[in-house]
Amino acid sequence: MKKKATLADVAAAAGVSKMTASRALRGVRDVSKANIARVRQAAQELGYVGNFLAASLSSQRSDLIGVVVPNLANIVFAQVLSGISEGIAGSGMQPVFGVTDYDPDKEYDIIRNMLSWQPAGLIVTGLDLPEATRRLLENAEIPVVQIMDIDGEPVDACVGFSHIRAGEEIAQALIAAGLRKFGYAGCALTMDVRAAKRRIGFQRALIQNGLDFVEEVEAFELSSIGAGRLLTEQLLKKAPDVDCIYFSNDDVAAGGLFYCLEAGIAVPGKVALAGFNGLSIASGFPGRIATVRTPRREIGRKAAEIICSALDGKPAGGEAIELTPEVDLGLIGARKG
Amino acid sequence: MKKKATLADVAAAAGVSKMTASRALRGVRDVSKANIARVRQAAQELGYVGNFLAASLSSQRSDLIGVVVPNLANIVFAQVLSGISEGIAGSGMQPVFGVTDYDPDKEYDIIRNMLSWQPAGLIVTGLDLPEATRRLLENAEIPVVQIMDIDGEPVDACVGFSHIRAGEEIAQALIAAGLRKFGYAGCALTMDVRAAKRRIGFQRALIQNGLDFVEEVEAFELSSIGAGRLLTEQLLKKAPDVDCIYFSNDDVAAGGLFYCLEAGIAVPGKVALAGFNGLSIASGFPGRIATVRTPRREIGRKAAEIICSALDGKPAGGEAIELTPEVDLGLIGARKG
DNA sequence: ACTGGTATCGGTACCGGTATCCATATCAGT
DNA sequence: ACTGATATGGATACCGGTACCGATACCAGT
Repeated sequence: MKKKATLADVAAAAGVSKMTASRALRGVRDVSKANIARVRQAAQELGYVGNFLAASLSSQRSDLIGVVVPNLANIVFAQVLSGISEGIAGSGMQPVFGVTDYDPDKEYDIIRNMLSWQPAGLIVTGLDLPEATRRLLENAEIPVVQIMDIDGEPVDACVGFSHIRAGEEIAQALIAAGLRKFGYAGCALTMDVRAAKRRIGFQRALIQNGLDFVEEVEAFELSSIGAGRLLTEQLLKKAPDVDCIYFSNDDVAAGGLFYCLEAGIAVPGKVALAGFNGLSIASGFPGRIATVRTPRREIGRKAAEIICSALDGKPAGGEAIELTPEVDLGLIGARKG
Repeated sequence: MKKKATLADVAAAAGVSKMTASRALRGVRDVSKANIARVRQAAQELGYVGNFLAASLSSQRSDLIGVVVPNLANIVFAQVLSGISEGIAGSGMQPVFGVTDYDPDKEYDIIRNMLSWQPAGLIVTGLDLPEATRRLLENAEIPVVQIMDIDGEPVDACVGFSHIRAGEEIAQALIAAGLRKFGYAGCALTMDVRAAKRRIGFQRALIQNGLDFVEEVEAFELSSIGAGRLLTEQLLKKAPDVDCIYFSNDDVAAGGLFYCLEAGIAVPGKVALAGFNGLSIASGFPGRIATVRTPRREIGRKAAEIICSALDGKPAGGEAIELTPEVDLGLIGARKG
């Protein structure tokens, strides 16, 4: 029955004006101790909750930070989110998440939707946005940070690393370790632009060394352990003599490892596996999978910090922050040695 | 410079009143084709985005559904979220996520925060809420669905399954398969109430059969593969003769499996492993881990549907929907014969 | 007693939309 | 030509807060 209590109700109950009640609850200057206590108490008794909508509409600002990621099934993004939480801790900001499922249309809708909440800033995954989406962000007039990638032109600021270079570097390392016959197994490369960039970098390094992929297999579903198993089986059937398989990420690589373990194929003795991301699943068999460890939490934190500092007047102005991932060959180093 | 276009700007540009513009953009009755086109065009040209805050404040309703989960690192909740997305598809609702990290205080804050957005409904993980949090939900006067669990008293409606019974059932099945010497390995049981409930159910079934855990080990960190490895090593050191280990979930169990594989312990030949959730990581080695497959996506979908239908006038009124998880013994059935 | 300063409060005008109700135009039917 | 129904547009009053500025009270200093 009692429809939700409003600030006016609280004020009335405390015997003060709306304004005083508002100030008391927000802890803003110029309210006597006595009134603060009275208002607090009244709010408590009425179960007053406040109305974010009215507050931000009126004050023309909000403490929301919109975060757009492609996918939550991949733990990588969960970790980015956790980094973001860290980065905004204490700033009073509140993150709001949106998931695009790698669908550009959905991405456009979600970003538009988020903008309609008048967020203070936006964190968006990826640099390669459709034109319309890009315009949306450009017109938003709020700080925008694009994360995970730096191979491209950000709308505003960006934090991430070069996937092309990451692919190149692990390829160089694997070649230096003596591997020569490379296969590739990837999932959903048309959707996952960044995985595609890594593949390109990897292949570029191969070619510079007079090599190339001996064989490639691809699945169109999203990456998963199961897909990794199947792809690996396919690849080894087509090209049994590869001595290294590069996977689009660690999930797929883990599937490959599991397949090899059950099939009795020594890893990395007979065939070396390389993935991407340094996921904990790969740590289930320490060192078996070569990987590139990426600073995900760091990226989230940095992105959040950029937004927060941009809000403190400092105009971000197209910062591009490059973090460096770290190649980890695991047991491969010891393979031939 | 041009500060963001408002509806008034669009209306002016289209040569109509604010109301007509509002109606045209929302596709509500009684606007001529000609004006709809004019308004649409004007909105397009001005890059008008709309203001969710003002709209919901004015109309006294919102299309937000708040979703509170404890953790995103555990894929289970990502899948619940994806089920929720399915469930609200086409209803025009929009989910907003909050993560509590299993912290009751944070949970309270997040729920309070969400309520201040005047959401149309709330989906909250778990039945066991602190008193203050519970009151918050009771006073909210919006549909609330608690998910994942049904062992307890919901504030409003709930969708899930009985963790106690899930524990009992897999225990019964394992006993029936001939296992007798059980060990337990779990993570963060004080935080993860539902894992604790499963343990209780499991133990209850053991006792009913004149058995009990031979040995238990626990870690206080959140569940992970790494923790599973260590716990398993510890447990097998303390009690080398267990023939079955029950883990708090599949992540931990997978760690156990990996440990055994590397230590050359046959699974499930020498020791059987049982977890919970039917996670894809366990499917990396099909059948090796006994598990209870839970309908996570289903839970999310159902919860979303309850909220949506509650909003269509149908007062939900304390529905408690029990879904049944499914015991999967994997290779254990074949173990002894 | 008068002035000026400080600490507290309240009144009013919004923020950007939407609900509601009223006004006007158009047209068929008699 | 007049009536009433139907279709369409606009005016006004909010929704629940906050910014801004002015009002009041009280006290010290001269």
